[in-house]
Amino acid sequence: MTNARDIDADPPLRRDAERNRRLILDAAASAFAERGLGVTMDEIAQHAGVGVGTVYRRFPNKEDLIDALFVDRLDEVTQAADEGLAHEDPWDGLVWFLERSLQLQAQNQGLKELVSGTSHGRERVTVARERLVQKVRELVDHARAAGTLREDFDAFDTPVLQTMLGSVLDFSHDVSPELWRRFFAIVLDGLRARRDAPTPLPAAALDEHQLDRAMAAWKSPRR
Amino acid sequence: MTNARDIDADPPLRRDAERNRRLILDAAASAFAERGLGVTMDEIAQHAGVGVGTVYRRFPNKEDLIDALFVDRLDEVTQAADEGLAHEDPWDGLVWFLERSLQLQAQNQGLKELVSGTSHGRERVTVARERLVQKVRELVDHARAAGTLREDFDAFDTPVLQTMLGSVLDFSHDVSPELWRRFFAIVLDGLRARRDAPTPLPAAALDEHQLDRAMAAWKSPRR
DNA sequence: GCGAAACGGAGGTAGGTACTCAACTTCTGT
DNA sequence: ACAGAAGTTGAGTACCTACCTCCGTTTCGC
Repeated sequence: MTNARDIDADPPLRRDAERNRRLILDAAASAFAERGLGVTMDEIAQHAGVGVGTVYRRFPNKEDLIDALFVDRLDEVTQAADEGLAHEDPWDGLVWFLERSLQLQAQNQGLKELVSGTSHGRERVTVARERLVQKVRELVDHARAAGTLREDFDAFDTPVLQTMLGSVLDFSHDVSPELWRRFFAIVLDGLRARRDAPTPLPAAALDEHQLDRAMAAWKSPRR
Repeated sequence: MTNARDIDADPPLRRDAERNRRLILDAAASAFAERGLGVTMDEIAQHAGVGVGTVYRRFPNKEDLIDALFVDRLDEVTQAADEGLAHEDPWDGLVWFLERSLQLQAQNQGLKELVSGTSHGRERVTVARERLVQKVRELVDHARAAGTLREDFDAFDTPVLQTMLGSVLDFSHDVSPELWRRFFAIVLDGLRARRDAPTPLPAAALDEHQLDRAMAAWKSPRR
């Protein structure tokens, strides 16, 4: 007799199909990471070395593919929040989280787009995002209660902060991938309740050539 | 005898044409200001109450229209830099400029897109932008030399700073148009060489509802 | 009242992308 | 060995968006 689980479970994939599924997942992961959620399904198929039709056989649409790929990535960010929450000093915990989160987003353009509100992704991604937001609020509230974070900073300011630093990621990614650390350090100095002298900046400023390149590549959003 | 100027000068427009030219300029100015350079020529024509053909009769293409409209706006920003340069205290001058520049960009979405590097606009706009960049460098160098601006801040960091704060403008414009002032204040605290306690934040944080709306509307750039 | 200038706006053109489908290929259990 | 189910393919479809053109019609100025 077959039980409920056997009925629900899809039959195993044929060997070639399983291999292609992996190729697609790998290609999609690296394409989304490098160039964001805007990559076309055709590009993903080409990278995977299969036809577009094959991609659509496995993943009915693009959102489903994103969903399958990014739940784990978002969980990594949530885990960073948990690690931050576990720190003894709440300020250190907040900084730990912000830095790790930004670093993950710097490594993964698609994750960045997902974290900062773009409506991409399906239910599982949305749920993961909400869990994250909750934890980040705790993190901020603790740091403020401890008195290291300036008092007038609000938990609802954090997504704006992330968007703001995320734009530095976009701006300079191709030209100086670590530049965000400079501005993160500046912002942190601005977030501390008290401070005597600035914390040294961790990355080099852009030079003229890099700046030109970044500005030329920068496209503003909106409709 | 007709001199060189008469030969170069276009014959005056017919009365109706002149009237429409103004209608188009006005409609384009407010559309670009409110919704950015992405507005379509058809929208502009409709706002002006004329046909698209009429717009194209006066302005051969969209770039020319942008050019005609934005040279003056960019000069306003440059003027703010000059005013900043005229301040007695170089730090106050820098803050004056940044605040005024951001404020102008907050009022004019199109200006914001033009200032932060998008390749829109033709030669006259490009020239105006370069003049501006030069002045901003002076401003930064003075403030650093005076010792109020942190030493490790570089003149080439300024466009990144503007992009960063510009993203706050994009993020919250529809929901809380003054929010940028909060983050501007935070960043300024991070830019000061020394400081005891945080400067009070000038705008309210977003509430949950506003944040949801902003996140939903936020689209990331890239291809 | 005539000719030149200006107008309007439907449609041409170009570019881009998610997704489909019918003909073909590969796998697997017997 | 082979049947037929499962899988593959990629040109094609459907759809969108936005700049710009064209030409029949209207308005202006002399």
